[in-house]
Amino acid sequence: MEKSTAWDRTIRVSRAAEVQELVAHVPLFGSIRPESLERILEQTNARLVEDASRQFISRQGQEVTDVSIIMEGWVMRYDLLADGRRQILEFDTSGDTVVLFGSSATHHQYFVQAITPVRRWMLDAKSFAAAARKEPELHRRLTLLAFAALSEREDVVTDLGRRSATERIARLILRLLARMDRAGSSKGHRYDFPFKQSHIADATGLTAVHVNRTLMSFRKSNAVHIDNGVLTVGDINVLLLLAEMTMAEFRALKRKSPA
Amino acid sequence: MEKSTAWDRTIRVSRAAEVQELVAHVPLFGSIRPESLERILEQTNARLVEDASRQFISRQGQEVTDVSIIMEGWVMRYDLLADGRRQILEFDTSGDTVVLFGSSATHHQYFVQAITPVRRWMLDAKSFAAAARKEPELHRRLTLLAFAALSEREDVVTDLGRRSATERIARLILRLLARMDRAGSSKGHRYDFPFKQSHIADATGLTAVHVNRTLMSFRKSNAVHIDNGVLTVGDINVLLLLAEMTMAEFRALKRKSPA
DNA sequence: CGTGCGCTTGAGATACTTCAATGCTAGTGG
DNA sequence: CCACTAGCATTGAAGTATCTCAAGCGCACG
Repeated sequence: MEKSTAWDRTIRVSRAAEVQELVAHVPLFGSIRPESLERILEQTNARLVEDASRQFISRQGQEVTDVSIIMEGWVMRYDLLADGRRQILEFDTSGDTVVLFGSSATHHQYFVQAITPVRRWMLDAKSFAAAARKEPELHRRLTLLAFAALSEREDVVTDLGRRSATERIARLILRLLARMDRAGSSKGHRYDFPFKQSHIADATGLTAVHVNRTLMSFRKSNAVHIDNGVLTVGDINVLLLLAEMTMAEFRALKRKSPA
Repeated sequence: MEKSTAWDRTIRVSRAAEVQELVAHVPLFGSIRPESLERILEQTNARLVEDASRQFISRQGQEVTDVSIIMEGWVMRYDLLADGRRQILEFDTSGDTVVLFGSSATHHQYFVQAITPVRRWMLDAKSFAAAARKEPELHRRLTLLAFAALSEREDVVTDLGRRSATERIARLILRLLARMDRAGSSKGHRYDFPFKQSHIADATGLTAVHVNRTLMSFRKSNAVHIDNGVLTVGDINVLLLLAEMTMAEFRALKRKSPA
């Protein structure tokens, strides 16, 4: 990892390589010609930044000044109520575009905070919006991403509205597994899992205590084991059963990317 | 209301008036030049249809063949689980575009069903997508709509994940009130409310019985009265209190349209 | 060598559900 | 025009999934 003093030089030297990485791993840029992307990065004053774990990337009420594209690490976006109740709306990692820009909102409605150390691109929001207006392919991608996010969020609405704690947690784990499989970040049925039980609780609308009990039962039934920040699916069929999900639905989940 | 045999003539005769109505009341078309809209209606083989109450507009698993724009009446979109649990994802009415097209999905993932008799435009999905690709202004509108829907759906996630039954129901009522105010369909704090308690239950993730008890308490505290398909807000401040919402937030809700 | 954070477990509380019965109203068939 | 039915709102009583409070434990970190 470069020191921040070295960034300027780094960016100039290896921009071609970085553009390639962006095209390959970032759905938002997946079908854009490298030349166009390079121009977009210029225009939006794109810069690589790093955040420590727990660092805030944006806060509720702040003005929207930039768009972030995660290259490494995990981030969460959440809503915080006056009395401290917290609802995590999504977890994002490599390739994901946070603070999905495009709504007419000029101010952040949610908190975005690093869960692990994070490396990300920051693009200027205003010029990004302008670029999306000029570049149809980018605009098309943005729309696709918005619809994909909408679809995933509706799945979550059903989970929280109509499913039991066991189903909710099992489905969250399977959604993340599908996400990691898709990105090639899982080995077998094992993937990095930097989340605390309180994260799972706040994403599923449960209590950390209840998440703990549920996870203990998952362990006993050999569905899922979480140790040392690594999640291992013991028996996927058991997990699918707990989630009330068929194998076909799980496979559809994997395909359901903004690809 | 015309008989179906008379439609063809009607459409040809009064297309100009209809285009004007669409531009005025449908956010999706709000900033499109009338000529363009007329062309889009031609290309997508736009036709006005009516559905009786309870009629299905689309079913889970069916192929997506068209896009609907509601002109009158109410529609609900919902997810139905294998064991009969139902989660209503949204209610739509005049001006709303259902089956928000644009995702890559070729098949419906949800049920859409009329709650009241409905009058709507049906546009061919494939040619609509093509039109959106050619017409930047339409595309831009579609994106805006997607982000607005995403934002509303995230509000619901927080409601279902972290709020009590009282708050959930109060907030649903306030969201609908804001929606009606925005469209000018409410007189004072009174609006048409064609929903059964079971609809509220399935939208808020509760039981019809519990919705009933909560609504009875709303009535006793003079927050809300529902009679004969009409909802009246008795004291909006009480309702806001029950919803844990400030007046400022409520006003923001009204502005939060894809305008 | 404390101190704090996260995990685990127990015991009791509660918000919401489930089951069940009653009444009201509108529609339907005779 | 009346009896019959079906859907919806309402209410009571009992059950339960999940929460709250509380305590102990292990590990990482300063």
